[in-house]
Order: sequence, then C-alpha cells, then structure tokens
Amino acid sequence: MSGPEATVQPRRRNAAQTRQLLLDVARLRFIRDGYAATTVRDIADDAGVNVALINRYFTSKEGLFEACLGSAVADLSKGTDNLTLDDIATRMVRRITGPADDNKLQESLLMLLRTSGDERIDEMRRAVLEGVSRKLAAAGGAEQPDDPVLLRAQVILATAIGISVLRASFKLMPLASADEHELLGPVTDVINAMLPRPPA
Amino acid sequence: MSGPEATVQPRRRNAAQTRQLLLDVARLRFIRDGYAATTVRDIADDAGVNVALINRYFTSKEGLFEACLGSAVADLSKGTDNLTLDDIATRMVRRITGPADDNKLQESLLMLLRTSGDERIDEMRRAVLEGVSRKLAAAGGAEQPDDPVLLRAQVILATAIGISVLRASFKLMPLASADEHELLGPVTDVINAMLPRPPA
DNA sequence: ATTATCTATAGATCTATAGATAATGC
DNA sequence: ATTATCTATAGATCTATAGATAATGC
Repeated sequence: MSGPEATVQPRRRNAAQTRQLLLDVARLRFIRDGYAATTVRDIADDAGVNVALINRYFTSKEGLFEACLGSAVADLSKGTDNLTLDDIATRMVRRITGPADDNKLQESLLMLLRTSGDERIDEMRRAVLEGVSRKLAAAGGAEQPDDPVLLRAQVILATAIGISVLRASFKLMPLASADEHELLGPVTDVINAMLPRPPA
Repeated sequence: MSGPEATVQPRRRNAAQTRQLLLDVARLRFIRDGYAATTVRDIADDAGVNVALINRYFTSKEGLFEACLGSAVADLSKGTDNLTLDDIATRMVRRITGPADDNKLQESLLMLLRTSGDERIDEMRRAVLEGVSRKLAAAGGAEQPDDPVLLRAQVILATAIGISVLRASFKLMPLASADEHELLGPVTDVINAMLPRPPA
C-alpha cells in the first residue's frame, strides 16, 4: 500500500491550501482503492499532515468523500450544454485520455463510480449521469425526454465509462496506452453508430 | 445495510452445500458493496450460518473472495472460442440482460470489476479480459496479436462493462430496464462499427 | 466416532474527539 | 490573541482462531 505523494507541500500554515491538498490526495485514493479500503490515515499521510485535520476540515471521512464527489460532479457538468454532434467525440476522448488542460477532468468519471454506501450520495451520482445522457441525446436530436435516442446516448456514456475503467483499473493493453489520436477513430465510430446524423 | 437472503436453506448438515451457499451470497455482497465494505459477518448472516465457517471452508476472507472471482472467471471464459461475428452481439446482450439460462452469468462481469487489493488477483482479472478481447478481435478478423483491430475489440468490451455498471450500480433509466430485445439493436450497431465485416 | 457448526475471545485496526502545542497576525 | 496543526486516547468495529457443542454415520 504505497501511496501517491503530495504534489504541493505547504511551507507556511494555510488552512485553505491544506484543505485543498487533502481533497486532491483523497480523490486519488478513493478512485484507486475505493471508499472503504481507504483509511483516513492513508489520506493524511499522503498529504503529509495529521489525521485530525480531516475531521477539522471535512467533519468526517464521509464528509471528505462527499466533497471529492462534489468536485467531480462539478467537473462533469461543466460545459456540456448545447453540445453539437461534432463536439462530443473530441471532448469525450480528450476527457478520457488526457491531462490535456486540466488533469482533474480525467479523474471525474472514475470518482463518480465510487460509493460510500450513503444512498443520498448514490442518488446524486445517478442524477448527474442522467443529466449528461440527456444532453447527449439532445445533441443527437432527441426531443421528448422518453425519446428512444436516450437509450443510445446512454450506451455512448457506457462506452466512455468502460474505457476509463479498462484503462485505469485494468491497464488493459493496448487500450490503456492509446493516446488521444488513436482513440478518436473508434470512439467517433461508436458515437456515429449510436446517434446517426439527422437527414436534414 | 439489509442484505440478500439465502436462496437455499440447508436443513440437514452438509459441508459442500454450506460452502456453495457462502460462495453464492458472498458473490452478491462483493458485487454490490465491494470487498472492503463487506464484512465476513454480513456474508455469514446472509447465508444464515456462523462466521467461523468462512475461515473453515475458505481459510480467510481473501480466500473466499478469490474463490468468488475464480468462479466468475470460469463463467466468462466458458464458450468464447471460435466466436463468429454474428454470435457476439446476441451472446453479449444475453449475458448482460439476463438470468437467461444461468443467472450467474450476468454477475460475472461485475464480479470481475471488484478487487481485494491483492496484486496477484488483479493480474488474473487483467489476463481474463485480455483473453476475451483477443478472441473478439479474432472474430473480427485480427491476425497478429498486435493487430489494430484489438483496440476496437477492447472498446466493445468497454461498452459491455459500462452498460453492466450503469444498469447494476447506477440504475440509470431507461438503460437499466432495457430488456434483451431493446438492447440488441444498439449493441449490434456498436459491434458492427468496431468490427466491420470483411469484404470477402 | 466423526465432523459440521457454534461460542468466546484475542489482537489488530479504524474513526472521531478533547485538549495540547506552536506558528502566525495584530 | 488567534487558529492551524498535532498528541493521546476512547470506543467501536473486524478478522481469525482455539476450543466447545451437537448432529450425523457406522
């Protein structure tokens, strides 16, 4: 159980910075090991601070988890309005493959897969994915919320999630090492197969 | 934390039957809650037997997990040789949607996603998925092991895993309630997009 | 007599908190 | 003086095991 290192070591005392540091290292732990297998001591050690600060800044382990999930949800919902069919593939692939502009993006989907067992939080996760799939369906021309295109949009989402899992958790080659360029073709093909261009 | 009920209640003492019962209820727990969040007491209570029997029949919690994963691996590798392109979609959809012939099949993929933290076991999981994707690629006409078709075969696998997760863990509608018939179309389209028919 | 199952308990965590220490700002 | 951080510890698990009980087969 060797852990990720703290990326920024605060020299001067700074509550806001320490709080953010805990958030960042906790997110990595939760993604990699899951909620139950991660101990607060693991997280505190990764951050290089005392365990008690987790309770000070986040009330509890569950509070910290909820904060991590909240930031992942914010990442995922950001800039998904009025997507065009052409945007989807490139955005999705970039989000999966890379520390392109913001390396927290690639982690958001994986964080969303984690659960602490709290049903209230689980419902939040479900609602986020429902919203994302609805926007995908809208880009594909769906009009009513019960449009059959919604099912196909959710299959696209499933593909994105599956690719992320196979890369991060399984390190399945060659998928795990495929770069943005190599993934763009297959992913574009899946999207086109699910959301055919309107004849108009 | 209310758990699944034991499906078979042994009336007469029967070590083999109790062992199998523990395996079955443990599998459900591990799939639903993960390894770390599941306690041996949860499992024993689900089975209606004493906790000590887990150690008696499986040495340890980890031994029980490994046995669960082993049966999932056996399920997944079963009958995947010499697949034709036409088989894949129907087999995959049936495996995802249903307690068709053997309801343990639908759980196998989800069990494979669980980890106990043991790297030896993680490697076993990876090898299984690598084998499955290789067979998919072969059905799609791949010849060398580094054929670029392999990447596309792994995207198919990713879609299957993603759909299973969105159904079981997220209960994302309408995907979660889609039956075999409703899923066949979209999944077939994904497979055709990834593994185009050879012109011959 | 054999062995499937249970009782009782040791030992090792893990989370949370009350209160102490020490760095910072006025 | 304020507050960011740490020390020490209580209380609640959780896994594993030694040994006791009781159902089965001869």
